[in-house]
Amino acid sequence: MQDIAVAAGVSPMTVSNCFRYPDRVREATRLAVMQVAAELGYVPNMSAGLLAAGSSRVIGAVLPSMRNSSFYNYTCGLGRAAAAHGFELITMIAETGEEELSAVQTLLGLRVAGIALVAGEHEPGLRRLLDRSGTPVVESWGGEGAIGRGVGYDVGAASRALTRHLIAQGRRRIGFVQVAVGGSQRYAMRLPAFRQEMFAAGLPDSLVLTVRAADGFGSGAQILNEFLALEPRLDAILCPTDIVAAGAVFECQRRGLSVPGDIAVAGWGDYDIGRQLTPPLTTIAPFADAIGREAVSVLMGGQAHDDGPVETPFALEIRESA
Amino acid sequence: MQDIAVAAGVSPMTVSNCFRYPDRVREATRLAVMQVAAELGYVPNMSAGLLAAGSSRVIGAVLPSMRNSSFYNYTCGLGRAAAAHGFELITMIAETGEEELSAVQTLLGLRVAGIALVAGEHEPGLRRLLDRSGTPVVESWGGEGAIGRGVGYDVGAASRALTRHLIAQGRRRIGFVQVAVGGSQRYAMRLPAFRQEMFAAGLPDSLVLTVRAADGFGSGAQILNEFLALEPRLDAILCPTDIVAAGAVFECQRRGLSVPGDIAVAGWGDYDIGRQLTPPLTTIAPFADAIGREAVSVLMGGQAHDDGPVETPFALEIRESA
DNA sequence: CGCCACGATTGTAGCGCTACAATAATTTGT
DNA sequence: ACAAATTATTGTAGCGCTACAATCGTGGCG
Repeated sequence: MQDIAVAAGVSPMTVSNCFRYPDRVREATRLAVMQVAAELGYVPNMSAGLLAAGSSRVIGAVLPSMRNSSFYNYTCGLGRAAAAHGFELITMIAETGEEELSAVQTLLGLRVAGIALVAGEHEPGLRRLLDRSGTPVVESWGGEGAIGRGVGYDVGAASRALTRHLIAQGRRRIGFVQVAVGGSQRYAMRLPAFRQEMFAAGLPDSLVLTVRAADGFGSGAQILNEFLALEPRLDAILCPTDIVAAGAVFECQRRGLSVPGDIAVAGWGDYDIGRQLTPPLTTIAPFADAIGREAVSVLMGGQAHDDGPVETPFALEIRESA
Repeated sequence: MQDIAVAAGVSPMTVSNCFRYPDRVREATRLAVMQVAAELGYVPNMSAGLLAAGSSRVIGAVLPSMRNSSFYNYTCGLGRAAAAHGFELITMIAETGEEELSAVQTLLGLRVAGIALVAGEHEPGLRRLLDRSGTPVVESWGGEGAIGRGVGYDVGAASRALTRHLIAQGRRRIGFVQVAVGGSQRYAMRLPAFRQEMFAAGLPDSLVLTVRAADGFGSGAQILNEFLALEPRLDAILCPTDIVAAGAVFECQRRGLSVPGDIAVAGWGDYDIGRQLTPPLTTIAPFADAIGREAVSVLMGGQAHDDGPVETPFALEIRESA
């Protein structure tokens, strides 16, 4: 910075101001400084700046996986909203609770301005670490009891809407697929909501199977076969993700079963593949970009977690498969 | 840090050593310090550390997209290799050249120990910025003329192998799909390699179409229809990604065309969907995790870019579709 | 023409940590 | 048991930048 100051004939402080508070510097001076900086390939040392100022303009997001595209829209929402506030977004991939803890430690070490977590099974100690740090935190897809503030849509309502839709289509023997591990506490609401609607319609609500992984088409094939063994007259299944649903559709095709003729297949999450499949998947569209946007707005607002989770919208996307 | 030092009854320097060079501190002392640090929820301020030490233990990766899973293995390879060296990986998503430049600036501002780029169309000035900074850089999927050091597999050889395979299967009218924008300079080698093999076999090499996007199934459907209009006797197509290939397969099914009976469809990239499709896709498996690993090793090694790009292996994955 | 108000610019004093050399505490060898 | 060798620990002096208050310039107005 010193070099730039000398080369531009101003004080180091003016150079600093040019980068941090362009408004405080006269147009001509600023242009001259920026010109010199560009020529010398100068990039301000954020660490030093942060150390001096005590706050950075970076927010960090920890993502559980890149295995599928479900976090694409979320990340875009985060990124765009951050940019709108003049912040940069850095992301870290953490597939296990341990990795997540370590990622959060790195982010905390970087003294980012805020951290966006995704709901799931967190390491014990993560909450305390974050609370102690005083860094603003949101938990996307999180509900009550989220670390920091929760932001997400009403999974129970979505599950009810989807179940009601299947029932309205005349489906009677509906299989429900659960995911065994990970995922938000909030997703636990899917099953009770399903049961509630089935019960209300006087239908059997015990066709429930649990799948290990929600990504990878294999689960869908496996689940379909298990269901059919359990209840040959099965006429609909409700999958935890579009990926699993797609796997189930493929397996139906392999077995010569028509979708939705013989079996209705509903997905969850509005993945790209669900749109492109034949038939296109009926699914729940979570508007993940809205979650990202809201998450940033919570982080910026520095609101305490007093008002409960922020609700974002969702949509029941009715297509051909169910 | 001061607080920890006082609470643990040692000097601040010992606390620092506990975190940076655990070996330099006696086991008992270290444990005591860590205990106190954990209780107080202390996380070292990386910025300050970096400022003082001049080097961080974080490497940054800029990814062009999360739209599909093609960078999942790459990121895993990067992450694991970084962890093996005691480094953390942070990633930034940049979908345009501008965003990439800005991401690199942030990373440079963070003074990361190394930057991993993905080959593609870079903003002018990016190279100069990185050269000036002195930060180690690799360009994954990059070849000759990469920014920093290139790491990737031999795309030309892969294209030749795939083309030869199709020819050996008795295919004669093979359509080749190019991607219009983005992508590595290196991918430009796919077409000449295809032409070379077709020419050598005395086959027509002019069935070439260009597609705008390599992600999204829509492209595949569109391309298939265009090819069929151009050459009704088409018996094979060579797609730029498994996604496009999957789209083409779906379109074949819609049209009642058998794959591979009527038309062989080859993908590229060994995506999850290619494995799960009926029929499974013949494709090029790039071992992206190896690219990630090599990238980190180049970054750590601090090798100059004198020896040309680092070659990683690839495999011709022969499955049912072609 | 002098004085004031206001915006632009500039010193000063750290931010929290680590490299390095110096010092203290141990262990080892005889 | 004592010197020598080894290992543990500790001051000192910044790293590059920014908050803040103090200064400097410049035009407006009486």
